[in-house]
Amino acid sequence: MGASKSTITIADVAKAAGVSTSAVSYALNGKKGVSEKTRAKVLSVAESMGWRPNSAAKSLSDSRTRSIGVVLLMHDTDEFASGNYNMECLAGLSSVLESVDYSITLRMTTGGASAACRIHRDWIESGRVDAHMVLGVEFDDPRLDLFRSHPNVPVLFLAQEQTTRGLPTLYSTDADGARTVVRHLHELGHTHIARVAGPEQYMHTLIRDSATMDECAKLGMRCDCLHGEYSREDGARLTIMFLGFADRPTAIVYDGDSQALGGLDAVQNRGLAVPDDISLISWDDSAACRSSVPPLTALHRDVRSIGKKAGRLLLAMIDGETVGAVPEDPYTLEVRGSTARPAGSAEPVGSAGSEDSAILPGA
Amino acid sequence: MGASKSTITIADVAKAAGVSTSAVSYALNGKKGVSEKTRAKVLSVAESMGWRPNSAAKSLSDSRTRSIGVVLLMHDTDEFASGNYNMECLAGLSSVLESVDYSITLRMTTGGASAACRIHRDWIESGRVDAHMVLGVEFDDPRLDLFRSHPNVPVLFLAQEQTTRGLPTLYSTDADGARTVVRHLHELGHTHIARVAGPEQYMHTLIRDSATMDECAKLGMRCDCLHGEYSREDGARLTIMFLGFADRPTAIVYDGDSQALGGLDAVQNRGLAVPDDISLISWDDSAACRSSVPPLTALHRDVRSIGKKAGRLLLAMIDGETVGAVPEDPYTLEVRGSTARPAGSAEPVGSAGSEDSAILPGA
DNA sequence: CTGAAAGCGCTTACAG
DNA sequence: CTGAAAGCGCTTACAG
Repeated sequence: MGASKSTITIADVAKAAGVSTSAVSYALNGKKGVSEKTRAKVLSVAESMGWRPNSAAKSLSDSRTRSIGVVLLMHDTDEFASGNYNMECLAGLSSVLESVDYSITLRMTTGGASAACRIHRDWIESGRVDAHMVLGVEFDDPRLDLFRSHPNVPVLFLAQEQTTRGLPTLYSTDADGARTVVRHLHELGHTHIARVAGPEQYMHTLIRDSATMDECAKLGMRCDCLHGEYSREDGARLTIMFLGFADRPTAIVYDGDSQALGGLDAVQNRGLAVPDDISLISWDDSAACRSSVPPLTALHRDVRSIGKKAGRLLLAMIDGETVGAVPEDPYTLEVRGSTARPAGSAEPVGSAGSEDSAILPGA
Repeated sequence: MGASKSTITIADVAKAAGVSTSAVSYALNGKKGVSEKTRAKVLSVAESMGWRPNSAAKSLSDSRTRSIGVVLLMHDTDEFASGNYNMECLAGLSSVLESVDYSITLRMTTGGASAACRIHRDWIESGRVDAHMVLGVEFDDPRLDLFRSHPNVPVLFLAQEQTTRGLPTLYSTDADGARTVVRHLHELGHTHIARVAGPEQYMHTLIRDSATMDECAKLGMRCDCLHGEYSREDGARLTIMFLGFADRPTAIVYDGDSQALGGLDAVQNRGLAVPDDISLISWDDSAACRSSVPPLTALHRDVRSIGKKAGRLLLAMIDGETVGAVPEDPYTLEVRGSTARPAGSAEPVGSAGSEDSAILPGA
């Protein structure tokens, strides 16, 4: 027979153990105030009765829900791009929360930032969660104002620090990533590269744009840049435009793996060889980048570990610590078979070769 | 100045409105027991004070957490396959819960079914959630026993009914799907087909296997079957084996889109044309199936709507209704450019052509 | 229709 | 060290 009768409370345990409920509470929570003998007695009785703390009661009395709230924005367009990112990020977060018995309170919406904002506001006002994590921040996002006006509510943004100024933020090091890519191509001897960028409505697109331009300028390189959606189609389309230039770039950098895969197809369908005729690099790494022919050199970041870091920061904030702007772990460049010296070039400038799959630290 | 001072309670509202807390409670919850005048007064006062119900207190007193628990199994192998499925499913679930102010309590684990089982048990014992949703059930899954021994706990399995016998289950109609595929090929005139199946450790693989065999037998068709992982590599590898057969099948059905894409590559790399030399069908539809050349005929199901249906069933169970085994919406066959009459065959048997992208109801 | 009161299950000062 | 008691914020019989 199981313990499925009715819920057993601390009072039941107290009665069975012949002590007061406060003694039971102290014993169960490992607090001082009970003798070791009593504590042992209580623990064994509670154990044998199958007692388990009622989460609602606990939340009410210590005003901790043991959950952190996250609302995901669903764009019905992208089938995996952000889906995978969110999934991995949640997995990392969950793994950290697990150890302290916290859960994720999840909500998904197709209503964009304003719908998400409404949910967060609701959670704040009802004390539904102990902390909030917000992703997918947009320009003029109402969630920024919401949390600015509730400075005591623990929240962590996963966004560019430029957009969340002043709010606790775990930011990606996109500028450093862009420079890493440019330097890699520079060391291989490229002097004219192109960038197939993501939509201009994202802050990170702008940041990558300007860091790329800046680094190229420093190194005396030319860089052309076109923007498009994160799709194979746009990757191919923009690649074809670049290939049509009278003065053709010798390397193309893509902001997303779908774009890069589309670009690879386009290049090869035109009878050009990668990396002999042209080098390709993908921002965002994925299994598809690894299994393409040739495998794509890609800027890689461990999204799950980002989720973990976010979890640690959130727990710290719940414990009263103050968090400012914290950088994610740097990107790493996974050098694979899609980058090489430009055709007809002299020896590479630096010492980096493209023979082996090596890992360069970002930044 | 906001309402961020200290939390305002029902007692504050009662005092401000000059009534008792019970009157406030009745008024706020739309229950009878207060005059319309009092109700209006209370509502406006509560509104102006910015009162919001405290979720923990509410949970404690009516023993409803307003959340349903789901724990996701993370296999660090598959990057998107199940990731997308889970994401879409959660999105559907979330959209249904939203309207009744329920949230998802989420946990992710890499510890497999047993780790998931521990979490569910914990939730049951602590009253952490009002209902449970379980996915990714395995053979001899401990979660089956857990919920069998807690018949009063609302739970819904998303699994094959064969494995959850007796437990509330939303099951996929894989057998019907398999038959739909076979009939489509039969109508086109195929008499010898092959099946690149998923791993034999999944119940749905076995179900698809046997339904395929059965339907083929009925229609006098021959079917060869090989099993492999859900990967492009295995899709290509098994396809090549089939192509090497002295008596080559004229159509191949893949259990997953990755396999199908890998198979498509393999076929084309060998100089064969799809669908002229061989027809290909993918179980599981995706953007990649739509953008391949030619686009793949695929068995499609709307995962988000599955999530919605699951949500509705779960809410019904929370309200005391009994749920048994319920079928998902049937698969639909999206006929695209990868299926056609076998080379050198006469007119198709049935009336189905492969010219246009039509939708056939599954089953 | 309305108010006073007990209860949900746990925590935490406060006196012995 | 230990017990009796109040409190967390809300709901719901129970008497007026």
